[in-house]
Amino acid sequence: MVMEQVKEQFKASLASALPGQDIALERPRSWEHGDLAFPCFRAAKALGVPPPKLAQDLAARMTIDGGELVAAGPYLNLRLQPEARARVLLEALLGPTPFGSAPDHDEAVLVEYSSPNIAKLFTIGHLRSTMIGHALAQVNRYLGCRVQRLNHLGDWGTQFGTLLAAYKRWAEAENPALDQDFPWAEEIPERRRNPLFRLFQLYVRFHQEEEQDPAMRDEARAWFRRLEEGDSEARRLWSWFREISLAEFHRIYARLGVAFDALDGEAFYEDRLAAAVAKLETSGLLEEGEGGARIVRLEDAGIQTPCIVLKADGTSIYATRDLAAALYRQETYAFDRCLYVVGSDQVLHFQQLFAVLNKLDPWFQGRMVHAPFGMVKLPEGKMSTRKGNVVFLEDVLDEAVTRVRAIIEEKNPDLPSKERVAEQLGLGAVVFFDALNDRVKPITFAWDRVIALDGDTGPYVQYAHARICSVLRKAGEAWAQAVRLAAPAGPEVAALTFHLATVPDELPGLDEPAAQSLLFELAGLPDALRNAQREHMATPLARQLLAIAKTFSGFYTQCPILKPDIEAPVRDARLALCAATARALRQGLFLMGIQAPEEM
RNA sequence: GCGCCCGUAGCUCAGUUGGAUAGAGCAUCAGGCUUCGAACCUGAGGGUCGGGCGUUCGAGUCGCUCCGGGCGCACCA
Repeated sequence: MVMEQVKEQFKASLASALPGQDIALERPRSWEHGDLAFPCFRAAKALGVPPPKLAQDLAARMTIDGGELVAAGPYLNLRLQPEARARVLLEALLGPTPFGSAPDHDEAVLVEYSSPNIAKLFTIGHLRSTMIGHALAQVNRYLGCRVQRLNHLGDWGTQFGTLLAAYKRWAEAENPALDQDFPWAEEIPERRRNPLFRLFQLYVRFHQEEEQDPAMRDEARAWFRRLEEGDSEARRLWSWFREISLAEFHRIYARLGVAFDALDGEAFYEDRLAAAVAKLETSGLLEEGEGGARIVRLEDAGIQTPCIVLKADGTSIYATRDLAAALYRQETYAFDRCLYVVGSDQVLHFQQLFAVLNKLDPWFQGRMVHAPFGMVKLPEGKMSTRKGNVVFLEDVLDEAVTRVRAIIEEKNPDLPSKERVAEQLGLGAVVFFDALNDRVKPITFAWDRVIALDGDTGPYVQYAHARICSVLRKAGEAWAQAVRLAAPAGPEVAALTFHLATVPDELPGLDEPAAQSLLFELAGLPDALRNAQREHMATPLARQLLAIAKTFSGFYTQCPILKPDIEAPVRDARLALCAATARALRQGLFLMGIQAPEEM
């Protein structure tokens, strides 16, 4: 990438001017300072001169092709000439190599995300793991990693005891096929009248009644035990409940454009549990805990609560399955990094899990990463599937789409394929909102914020993209083609393939501050991608896309492109900048799992 | 009680390995479409970055401490 070459040249030049000094460059806050900055504080201190003096000396002594070096107080800024800056960036953005991507470097990354529990409906909370994980998988791929997307389905565990017990109690006699509403069903919307919702109702009812009758808990436990011991009736029902759930999950994943390379849920590891436990036993890590459970003590790792590997009744627990899964993945994928995109309420669990693995095999040290995210709360308090006070994901998506539909009718009633665009914008709003803020911060759900359509939102970025497409269409087929895809895109690819576009030989008309600041924001995209990878969240990417879209809007209002008095070379240079911006926005949104329509 | 996370404008939040005058959006107020899409743009007001001490040439960012909030703390996931 050409911008990298400029950076390397600057770095090398500084290194020879300041032998032995650590050369750390940074990206200035504002484009007016320049493209790259060298803060002189540290080197100046080492050399015993005031930082501003050093900056001036360096500015006088060094030269960089196509740019000037300016001392601004304690900073030495590299500022490219406006035309050189435009050329460097436009060639990188319109060239064949995806902008800001990295060549394959053979690093194997596993991302475990979404991982819904069978027999539960997707709530707004599930969107977090699903879309953060999707974006992480996409960004890591874009940056050259070999990524495996893992969905650790919650298809095993005591909850199945609950489900089996509830089914036997209330459904088997009255509604064995779960094909009609239960007598106790309240008025529910048509599209929720499916078997999965009825399973969900059974689950909720069991937990409600269990509070009055604690003996029911033993009933559920007994059923899980039967399941784990291979009881044929328990197995048959389990498998059926799982199918019902998966059918619904796949429908939602298709809507969100999310896919996985493996759906090995907890049940998949069932026949590996014994081996995992045996391995712990041989390593001498297992001890007898209070009440007869088999545990691993972790005080020496700074964790006071031991990890329970087998419950007192001998059955497995989620830690057992996570241990078996980690060992399986070690063998199967030989990964460099394994990211768990799981809620922050499980930090202790992952600390324990990683600590046990490190004791078992130092190979795991540093490879296991929990990327926790803040839980979604309601204004009234915590969401609880068991208690039934939840916001369902599809209700949010549908409401967002409905709101978009109304705005389309108001502002652009002649738009072709309205329904498809409404879907893309509605989902864009919800998904972008989720990525906008720091992963670890809890979110208090508020309709107005989640499905907002103006301000710092997905549709704002999508609008900038659509406006550019509109200009390019008017500029002619060749330009319109420059932002269209030459190959189909889907959840299986990370880098979009655009039709060929060429940068004009001359680039006048990009000297205005509005154009230069847009170029500067575009130049920030590679850093944003690397930050997203390093911090395991899409937030830096979302923020940078917003900055690009915002700066583009300024450019658009201040720099006419197709007006009659605009000369051809100026027009073409500006069109090239438009095309470059549209590509950056479309690619960036795509990595986040958001589509960018050409019209809206 | 112990552990982890968080505290930045009225509200919701950004703030890159510690670096230039702490930035957005919403809300409020004042402007801008016979001209490339106004789902937009320009401007204004609004801050002792929870309090204090410390490390540093330099702290919203690192350390200690206090206050306030969230989550977790042995057989749920």
